[in-house]
Amino acid sequence: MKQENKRPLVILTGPTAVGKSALAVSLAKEIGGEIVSADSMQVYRHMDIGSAKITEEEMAGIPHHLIDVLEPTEEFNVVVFQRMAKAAMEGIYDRGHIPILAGGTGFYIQAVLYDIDFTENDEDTALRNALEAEAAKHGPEILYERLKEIDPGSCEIIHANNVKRVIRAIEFYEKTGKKISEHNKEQKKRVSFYNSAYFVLQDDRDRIYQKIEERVEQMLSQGLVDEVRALREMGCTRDMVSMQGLGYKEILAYLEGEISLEEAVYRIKRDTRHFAKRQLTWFRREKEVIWVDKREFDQNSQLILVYMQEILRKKGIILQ
RNA sequence: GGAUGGGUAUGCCUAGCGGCGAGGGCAGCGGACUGUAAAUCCGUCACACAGAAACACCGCAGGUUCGAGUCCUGCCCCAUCCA
Repeated sequence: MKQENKRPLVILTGPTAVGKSALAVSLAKEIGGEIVSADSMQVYRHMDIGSAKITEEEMAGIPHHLIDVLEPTEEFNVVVFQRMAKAAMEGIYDRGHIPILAGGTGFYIQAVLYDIDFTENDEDTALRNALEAEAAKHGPEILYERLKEIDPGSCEIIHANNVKRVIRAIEFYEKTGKKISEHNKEQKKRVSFYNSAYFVLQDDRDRIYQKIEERVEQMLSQGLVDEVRALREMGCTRDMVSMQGLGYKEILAYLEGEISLEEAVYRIKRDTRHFAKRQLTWFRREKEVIWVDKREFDQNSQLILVYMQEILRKKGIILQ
Protein backbone atom coordinates (compact mmCIF):
# COMPACT_ATOMS: atom_id res chain seq x y z
CA MET A 1 0.00 0.00 0.00
CA LYS A 2 1.28 3.44 -0.84
CA GLN A 3 2.13 5.68 2.07
CA GLU A 4 -0.58 8.25 1.38
CA ASN A 5 -3.24 5.58 1.16
CA LYS A 6 -2.47 4.38 4.62
CA ARG A 7 -4.51 5.71 7.44
CA PRO A 8 -3.02 8.33 9.72
CA LEU A 9 -1.68 7.55 13.16
CA VAL A 10 0.14 9.78 15.58
CA ILE A 11 2.17 8.21 18.35
CA LEU A 12 3.32 10.16 21.35
CA THR A 13 5.44 8.36 23.87
CA GLY A 14 8.54 8.71 26.01
CA PRO A 15 9.81 7.74 29.42
CA THR A 16 7.50 7.93 32.39
CA ALA A 17 6.99 11.39 33.85
CA VAL A 18 8.28 13.39 30.87
CA GLY A 19 4.89 14.95 30.36
CA LYS A 20 3.28 12.89 27.63
CA SER A 21 -0.34 13.10 28.73
CA ALA A 22 -0.59 16.86 28.79
CA LEU A 23 1.15 17.23 25.47
CA ALA A 24 -1.12 14.61 23.93
CA VAL A 25 -4.18 16.58 24.94
CA SER A 26 -2.76 19.79 23.52
CA LEU A 27 -1.91 18.07 20.29
CA ALA A 28 -5.31 16.45 20.03
CA LYS A 29 -6.94 19.86 20.31
CA GLU A 30 -4.79 21.21 17.51
CA ILE A 31 -5.27 18.43 15.03
CA GLY A 32 -8.68 17.05 15.82
CA GLY A 33 -7.40 13.96 17.52
CA GLU A 34 -8.67 11.43 19.98
CA ILE A 35 -6.37 9.70 22.39
CA VAL A 36 -5.83 5.98 22.64
CA SER A 37 -3.93 5.20 25.79
CA ALA A 38 -1.03 2.78 25.36
CA ASP A 39 -0.62 2.15 29.02
CA SER A 40 -0.77 -1.20 30.72
CA MET A 41 -2.00 0.15 34.04
CA GLN A 42 -4.33 3.00 33.26
CA VAL A 43 -6.74 0.54 31.70
CA TYR A 44 -7.69 -0.49 35.18
CA ARG A 45 -10.39 1.15 37.19
CA HIS A 46 -9.70 2.01 40.84
CA MET A 47 -6.05 2.46 40.06
CA ASP A 48 -5.85 6.19 39.67
CA ILE A 49 -3.12 7.49 41.89
CA GLY A 50 -0.44 4.87 41.37
CA SER A 51 -0.88 4.77 37.62
CA ALA A 52 -0.75 8.56 37.40
CA LYS A 53 -3.99 8.42 35.50
CA ILE A 54 -5.10 11.52 33.69
CA THR A 55 -8.06 13.21 35.33
CA GLU A 56 -11.34 14.12 33.71
CA GLU A 57 -10.36 17.75 34.01
CA GLU A 58 -6.98 17.23 32.39
CA MET A 59 -8.63 15.49 29.47
CA ALA A 60 -10.23 18.83 28.68
CA GLY A 61 -12.97 17.30 26.64
CA ILE A 62 -10.70 15.22 24.44
CA PRO A 63 -11.93 11.63 24.20
CA HIS A 64 -9.57 9.13 25.82
CA HIS A 65 -9.87 5.45 25.00
CA LEU A 66 -8.65 2.41 26.89
CA ILE A 67 -8.66 4.13 30.23
CA ASP A 68 -10.78 2.70 33.04
CA VAL A 69 -12.08 -0.17 30.99
CA LEU A 70 -11.10 -3.17 33.10
CA GLU A 71 -11.39 -4.30 36.68
CA PRO A 72 -8.07 -4.89 38.42
CA THR A 73 -8.96 -8.53 38.73
CA GLU A 74 -9.07 -8.92 34.97
CA GLU A 75 -6.13 -9.87 32.89
CA PHE A 76 -4.65 -7.59 30.33
CA ASN A 77 -1.90 -8.19 27.82
CA VAL A 78 -0.69 -7.10 24.39
CA VAL A 79 -3.20 -9.16 22.51
CA VAL A 80 -6.13 -7.74 24.42
CA PHE A 81 -4.64 -4.31 24.05
CA GLN A 82 -4.16 -4.70 20.34
CA ARG A 83 -7.73 -5.81 19.84
CA MET A 84 -9.17 -2.99 21.93
CA ALA A 85 -6.92 -0.36 20.39
CA LYS A 86 -7.85 -1.36 16.87
CA ALA A 87 -11.53 -1.22 17.73
CA ALA A 88 -11.13 2.21 19.28
CA MET A 89 -9.23 3.44 16.25
CA GLU A 90 -11.95 2.29 13.89
CA GLY A 91 -14.38 4.46 15.76
CA ILE A 92 -12.02 7.40 15.60
CA TYR A 93 -11.60 7.07 11.85
CA ASP A 94 -15.34 6.83 11.45
CA ARG A 95 -15.68 10.12 13.22
CA GLY A 96 -13.13 11.63 10.89
CA HIS A 97 -10.60 12.14 13.63
CA ILE A 98 -6.96 11.22 14.00
CA PRO A 99 -5.95 8.67 16.60
CA ILE A 100 -3.13 9.66 18.91
CA LEU A 101 -1.60 6.63 20.51
CA ALA A 102 -0.19 8.01 23.74
CA GLY A 103 1.47 6.12 26.53
CA GLY A 104 4.69 4.61 27.68
CA THR A 105 4.33 0.95 26.84
CA GLY A 106 6.56 0.49 23.81
CA PHE A 107 5.58 -3.08 23.26
CA TYR A 108 1.94 -2.15 22.93
CA ILE A 109 2.75 0.62 20.51
CA GLN A 110 4.71 -1.81 18.41
CA ALA A 111 1.82 -4.25 18.37
CA VAL A 112 -0.47 -1.63 16.86
CA LEU A 113 1.96 0.21 14.61
CA TYR A 114 3.17 -2.91 12.85
CA ASP A 115 -0.04 -4.77 13.34
CA ILE A 116 1.96 -7.66 14.74
CA ASP A 117 0.33 -11.01 14.32
CA PHE A 118 -0.01 -12.75 17.63
CA THR A 119 -0.99 -16.09 16.32
CA GLU A 120 -4.15 -17.00 18.07
CA ASN A 121 -3.71 -19.69 20.58
CA ASP A 122 -5.55 -20.12 23.76
CA GLU A 123 -3.58 -19.08 26.66
CA ASP A 124 -2.80 -22.15 28.65
CA THR A 125 -2.27 -21.13 32.22
CA ALA A 126 -2.10 -24.75 33.28
CA LEU A 127 0.86 -25.33 31.01
CA ARG A 128 2.51 -22.12 32.12
CA ASN A 129 2.10 -22.95 35.75
CA ALA A 130 3.45 -26.43 35.25
CA LEU A 131 6.51 -25.12 33.48
CA GLU A 132 7.03 -22.46 36.08
CA ALA A 133 6.86 -25.02 38.84
CA GLU A 134 9.35 -27.15 37.00
CA ALA A 135 11.77 -24.27 36.68
CA ALA A 136 11.37 -23.35 40.32
CA LYS A 137 12.08 -26.90 41.36
CA HIS A 138 14.89 -27.95 39.05
CA GLY A 139 16.28 -24.63 37.94
CA PRO A 140 15.78 -22.68 34.71
CA GLU A 141 18.24 -24.80 32.72
CA ILE A 142 15.83 -27.67 32.53
CA LEU A 143 13.37 -25.65 30.49
CA TYR A 144 16.15 -24.23 28.42
CA GLU A 145 17.36 -27.69 27.49
CA ARG A 146 13.89 -28.56 26.44
CA LEU A 147 13.62 -25.47 24.29
CA LYS A 148 16.96 -26.33 22.71
CA GLU A 149 15.43 -29.47 21.32
CA ILE A 150 12.30 -27.96 19.87
CA ASP A 151 13.55 -24.52 18.85
CA PRO A 152 17.32 -24.01 19.00
CA GLY A 153 16.96 -20.67 17.26
CA SER A 154 15.18 -19.27 20.25
CA CYS A 155 17.97 -20.38 22.54
CA GLU A 156 20.32 -18.08 20.71
CA ILE A 157 18.07 -15.14 21.44
CA ILE A 158 16.63 -15.90 24.84
CA HIS A 159 18.83 -16.16 27.90
CA ALA A 160 18.35 -19.34 29.93
CA ASN A 161 17.51 -17.33 33.04
CA ASN A 162 14.69 -15.52 31.34
CA VAL A 163 12.15 -18.09 32.40
CA LYS A 164 9.11 -16.16 31.25
CA ARG A 165 10.31 -15.93 27.71
CA VAL A 166 11.57 -19.49 27.64
CA ILE A 167 8.14 -20.61 28.78
CA ARG A 168 6.44 -18.54 26.12
CA ALA A 169 8.66 -20.06 23.44
CA ILE A 170 7.83 -23.56 24.61
CA GLU A 171 4.17 -22.72 24.91
CA PHE A 172 4.16 -21.29 21.40
CA TYR A 173 5.60 -24.46 20.02
CA GLU A 174 3.24 -26.66 21.98
CA LYS A 175 0.21 -24.70 20.84
CA THR A 176 1.02 -23.98 17.22
CA GLY A 177 3.60 -26.57 16.29
CA LYS A 178 5.75 -23.73 14.99
CA LYS A 179 8.91 -22.14 16.25
CA ILE A 180 8.53 -18.75 17.82
CA SER A 181 11.98 -17.74 16.64
CA GLU A 182 10.85 -18.12 13.05
CA HIS A 183 7.55 -16.44 13.69
CA ASN A 184 9.32 -13.48 15.22
CA LYS A 185 11.77 -13.27 12.38
CA GLU A 186 8.83 -12.92 10.01
CA GLN A 187 7.12 -10.31 12.14
CA LYS A 188 10.26 -8.25 12.36
CA LYS A 189 10.16 -7.57 8.64
CA ARG A 190 6.92 -5.70 8.97
CA VAL A 191 6.76 -2.04 8.15
CA SER A 192 4.44 0.49 9.59
CA PHE A 193 0.84 -0.32 8.88
CA TYR A 194 -0.13 3.34 9.02
CA ASN A 195 0.94 6.70 7.74
CA SER A 196 2.44 7.44 11.12
CA ALA A 197 4.56 9.82 13.07
CA TYR A 198 6.24 8.20 16.05
CA PHE A 199 7.18 10.93 18.49
CA VAL A 200 9.31 10.13 21.49
CA LEU A 201 9.43 12.88 24.05
CA GLN A 202 12.82 13.08 25.65
CA ASP A 203 14.44 15.18 28.33
CA ASP A 204 17.51 15.42 30.47
CA ARG A 205 17.92 12.21 32.44
CA ASP A 206 18.44 13.96 35.75
CA ARG A 207 15.33 15.99 35.21
CA ILE A 208 13.29 12.88 34.50
CA TYR A 209 14.60 11.24 37.64
CA GLN A 210 13.80 14.29 39.67
CA LYS A 211 10.27 14.36 38.35
CA ILE A 212 9.86 10.70 39.19
CA GLU A 213 10.92 11.46 42.73
CA GLU A 214 8.41 14.30 42.99
CA ARG A 215 5.65 12.29 41.40
CA VAL A 216 6.04 9.43 43.86
CA GLU A 217 5.96 11.83 46.77
CA GLN A 218 2.84 13.35 45.32
CA MET A 219 1.20 9.96 44.95
CA LEU A 220 1.87 9.29 48.59
CA SER A 221 0.30 12.52 49.69
CA GLN A 222 -2.66 11.88 47.42
CA GLY A 223 -3.30 8.66 49.28
CA LEU A 224 -1.57 5.89 47.37
CA VAL A 225 -1.52 3.68 50.44
CA ASP A 226 -5.27 4.01 50.88
CA GLU A 227 -5.84 3.28 47.24
CA VAL A 228 -3.86 0.08 47.47
CA ARG A 229 -5.50 -0.85 50.73
CA ALA A 230 -8.89 -0.54 49.06
CA LEU A 231 -7.74 -2.71 46.18
CA ARG A 232 -6.51 -5.28 48.63
CA GLU A 233 -9.86 -5.30 50.34
CA MET A 234 -11.46 -5.79 46.95
CA GLY A 235 -9.51 -9.00 46.71
CA CYS A 236 -6.54 -7.94 44.62
CA THR A 237 -3.49 -10.07 45.12
CA ARG A 238 0.06 -9.75 43.98
CA ASP A 239 -0.13 -12.39 41.32
CA MET A 240 -2.57 -10.33 39.30
CA VAL A 241 -1.27 -8.47 36.30
CA SER A 242 -2.67 -5.21 37.61
CA MET A 243 -0.83 -5.57 40.88
CA GLN A 244 2.50 -5.87 39.12
CA GLY A 245 2.33 -2.17 38.52
CA LEU A 246 4.92 0.08 40.04
CA GLY A 247 3.63 1.46 43.27
CA TYR A 248 1.14 -1.33 43.71
CA LYS A 249 3.31 -4.34 44.32
CA GLU A 250 5.52 -2.42 46.73
CA ILE A 251 2.68 -0.96 48.76
CA LEU A 252 1.08 -4.39 48.90
CA ALA A 253 4.29 -5.77 50.32
CA TYR A 254 4.17 -3.02 52.91
CA LEU A 255 0.54 -3.69 53.79
CA GLU A 256 1.34 -7.34 54.20
CA GLY A 257 4.03 -6.45 56.68
CA GLU A 258 6.92 -7.61 54.57
CA ILE A 259 8.71 -4.32 54.27
CA SER A 260 8.55 -0.90 55.87
CA LEU A 261 6.79 1.97 54.16
CA GLU A 262 10.13 3.66 53.82
CA GLU A 263 11.54 0.65 51.97
CA ALA A 264 8.47 0.49 49.75
CA VAL A 265 8.85 4.12 48.78
CA TYR A 266 12.54 3.66 48.10
CA ARG A 267 11.79 0.74 45.81
CA ILE A 268 9.04 2.53 43.94
CA LYS A 269 11.34 5.41 43.17
CA ARG A 270 14.25 3.23 42.22
CA ASP A 271 12.26 0.84 40.06
CA THR A 272 10.47 3.67 38.34
CA ARG A 273 13.86 5.08 37.42
CA HIS A 274 14.87 1.70 36.05
CA PHE A 275 11.63 1.60 34.15
CA ALA A 276 12.24 4.96 32.53
CA LYS A 277 15.65 3.77 31.45
CA ARG A 278 14.22 0.61 29.94
CA GLN A 279 11.67 2.63 28.03
CA LEU A 280 14.42 4.73 26.51
CA THR A 281 16.32 1.61 25.53
CA TRP A 282 13.23 0.37 23.78
CA PHE A 283 12.63 3.56 21.83
CA ARG A 284 16.25 3.83 20.79
CA ARG A 285 15.84 0.52 19.08
CA GLU A 286 12.70 1.43 17.19
CA LYS A 287 13.64 2.62 13.74
CA GLU A 288 11.00 5.14 12.81
CA VAL A 289 11.03 7.30 15.90
CA ILE A 290 11.20 11.07 15.88
CA TRP A 291 12.95 12.26 19.00
CA VAL A 292 11.53 15.39 20.52
CA ASP A 293 13.98 16.60 23.11
CA LYS A 294 12.44 19.13 25.45
CA ARG A 295 15.81 20.70 26.03
CA GLU A 296 15.98 21.74 22.41
CA PHE A 297 12.72 23.62 22.83
CA ASP A 298 13.60 25.24 26.12
CA GLN A 299 10.95 23.07 27.76
CA ASN A 300 8.37 25.12 25.90
CA SER A 301 5.44 22.91 24.94
CA GLN A 302 4.08 25.52 22.56
CA LEU A 303 7.21 25.31 20.46
CA ILE A 304 7.07 21.54 20.60
CA LEU A 305 3.51 21.56 19.33
CA VAL A 306 4.45 23.74 16.40
CA TYR A 307 7.32 21.43 15.56
CA MET A 308 5.19 18.31 15.72
CA GLN A 309 2.51 19.81 13.53
CA GLU A 310 5.07 20.76 10.97
CA ILE A 311 6.14 17.13 10.73
CA LEU A 312 2.56 15.94 10.57
CA ARG A 313 1.94 18.30 7.71
CA LYS A 314 4.98 17.08 5.82
CA LYS A 315 3.84 13.53 6.22
CA GLY A 316 0.39 14.40 5.05
CA ILE A 317 -1.15 13.34 8.30
CA ILE A 318 -2.75 16.72 8.70
CA LEU A 319 -3.61 19.19 6.00
CA GLN A 320 -3.21 22.94 5.77
C1' G B 1 39.75 12.65 79.40
C1' G B 2 38.58 7.10 79.39
C1' A B 3 36.24 2.45 77.14
C1' U B 4 34.61 -0.23 73.02
C1' G B 5 33.60 -0.87 67.84
C1' G B 6 34.82 0.86 63.18
C1' G B 7 37.37 3.49 58.75
C1' U B 8 37.97 -1.62 52.13
C1' A B 9 38.79 0.99 45.63
C1' U B 10 37.36 9.57 43.05
C1' G B 11 28.94 7.24 44.81
C1' C B 12 26.96 4.03 49.00
C1' C B 13 26.94 -0.61 52.03
C1' U B 14 29.68 -4.86 53.10
C1' A B 15 33.20 -9.82 52.96
C1' G B 16 38.04 -10.38 54.26
C1' C B 17 41.60 -12.55 60.33
C1' G B 18 49.37 -13.59 56.80
C1' G B 19 49.70 -15.27 49.95
C1' C B 20 44.65 -10.16 47.29
C1' G B 21 46.57 -8.10 40.60
C1' A B 22 40.75 -7.58 47.26
C1' G B 23 34.87 -11.02 46.98
C1' G B 24 29.62 -9.56 47.19
C1' G B 25 25.31 -6.22 47.18
C1' C B 26 23.13 -1.42 45.88
C1' A B 27 23.05 2.91 42.98
C1' G B 28 24.63 4.48 38.10
C1' C B 29 25.39 3.21 32.93
C1' G B 30 24.51 0.02 28.49
C1' G B 31 21.59 -3.85 26.22
C1' A B 32 17.57 -7.61 25.05
C1' C B 33 12.38 -7.89 24.43
C1' U B 34 6.81 -9.97 19.11
C1' G B 35 0.54 -13.05 24.54
C1' U B 36 2.40 -11.39 32.13
C1' A B 37 6.08 -5.64 29.17
C1' A B 38 5.05 -0.55 35.21
C1' A B 39 6.76 -7.54 33.63
C1' U B 40 11.09 -10.63 32.67
C1' C B 41 16.22 -11.09 31.62
C1' C B 42 21.53 -9.94 30.34
C1' G B 43 26.05 -7.01 30.47
C1' U B 44 29.23 -3.24 32.68
C1' C B 45 31.10 -0.89 36.94
C1' A B 46 39.45 2.45 39.47
C1' C B 47 42.80 2.76 35.34
C1' A B 48 45.90 0.27 32.17
C1' C B 49 48.33 -4.02 30.48
C1' A B 50 47.13 -8.99 29.30
C1' G B 51 49.38 -14.07 31.26
C1' A B 52 56.88 -13.54 33.77
C1' A B 53 54.34 -8.94 33.08
C1' A B 54 51.54 -5.12 35.13
C1' C B 55 51.65 -2.74 40.29
C1' A B 56 45.07 1.63 43.15
C1' C B 57 47.34 5.41 49.23
C1' C B 58 42.43 -1.19 51.58
C1' G B 59 42.16 6.41 57.01
C1' C B 60 47.73 8.36 57.64
C1' A B 61 52.88 7.25 59.14
C1' G B 62 56.17 3.74 60.69
C1' G B 63 57.39 -1.46 62.16
C1' U B 64 57.37 -7.14 62.22
C1' U B 65 57.56 -10.73 58.01
C1' C B 66 59.97 -14.08 52.23
C1' G B 67 55.13 -11.84 51.94
C1' A B 68 50.27 -7.28 55.44
C1' G B 69 43.75 -5.06 53.98
C1' U B 70 44.92 -8.83 57.47
C1' C B 71 49.86 -8.68 63.11
C1' C B 72 52.42 -4.45 66.23
C1' U B 73 53.17 1.01 67.46
C1' G B 74 51.77 6.02 66.99
C1' C B 75 48.51 9.54 64.91
C1' C B 76 43.78 11.29 62.48
C1' C B 77 38.61 10.75 61.83
C1' C B 78 33.50 8.39 62.89
C1' A B 79 29.89 5.85 66.18
C1' U B 80 28.26 4.39 70.87
C1' C B 81 29.05 4.20 76.05
C1' C B 82 31.44 6.04 80.73
C1' A B 83 33.22 10.41 83.23
